Amino acid sequence: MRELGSTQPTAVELEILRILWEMEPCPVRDIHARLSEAKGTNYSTTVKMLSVMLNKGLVTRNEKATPHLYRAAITRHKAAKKFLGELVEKVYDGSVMSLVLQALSSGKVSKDEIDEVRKLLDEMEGKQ
Amino acid sequence: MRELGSTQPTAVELEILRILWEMEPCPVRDIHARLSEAKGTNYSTTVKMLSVMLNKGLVTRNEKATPHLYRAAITRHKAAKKFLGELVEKVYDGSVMSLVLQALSSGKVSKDEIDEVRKLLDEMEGKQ
DNA sequence: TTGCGGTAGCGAAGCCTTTCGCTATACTCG
DNA sequence: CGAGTATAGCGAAAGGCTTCGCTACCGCAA
Repeated sequence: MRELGSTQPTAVELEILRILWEMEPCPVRDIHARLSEAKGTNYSTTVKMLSVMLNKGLVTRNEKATPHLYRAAITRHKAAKKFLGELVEKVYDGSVMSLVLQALSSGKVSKDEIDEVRKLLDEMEGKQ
Repeated sequence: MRELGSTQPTAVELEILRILWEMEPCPVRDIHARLSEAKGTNYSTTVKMLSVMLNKGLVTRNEKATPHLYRAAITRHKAAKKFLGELVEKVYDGSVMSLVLQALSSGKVSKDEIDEVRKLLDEMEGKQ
């Protein structure tokens, strides 16, 4: 088994992680039910993907007690942070602000959400 | 040649696009100089990648006049927007705000930049 | 116990990305 | 021109991700 985090989850792997974040711990059966809904792939494929992900350290399970129940090895929060960092690095040349400005200007954002961001900005300024 | 944008650029493709965004139009030679600096790959590899990308519609060139000069087929801005949209969709479940909040709270951001975001927020509110 | 439906796993095939060896073309300088 | 160097291109190999067929296992009912 490789080091956790040595590789980024691929597209399908991310889909599986998202399912786990929502329903873990979770038997293959349930993961497959959700996955095949969107992709129509075979049950064997889901099993294999989980075995690959287990090998990569992307998911875990209790080998002794419940080897059929899978969990995500990283939290949604951590994964998000990692993806975000990579995006900033690779596309925005390390500028978090460029990303934030583009995200804000391109998205539909409610007044409440705008206020929430203001509050966060105030807090950040206070700490400086 | 496939439709532009039918596929996301892969890792190496993105590296090449970044080089082009900085120096286009650009002969293979120069692209390779930059690419091999970071990766140490063969000249043939760079040529092939460009031919693949040309085929995918990720880069362009003037076939008649200057077939040796390559350009990116999408602007940095558009590519960024696409990546961002995908990240929001896949990892933040479509919530732009979740992403913005996480980006702000995880990055080093200067006071000027904070003010810049405030200004943008004000503008957005004005339009609603 | 035996047969059966539901579950898990392995190895190999298929596809896409990335790499490079070999060939072809163009360019320069004696 | 003609040899040698720089540049471009193609096809095939290598490697990784995704898919599935076939096999193995487990628990339950006849």
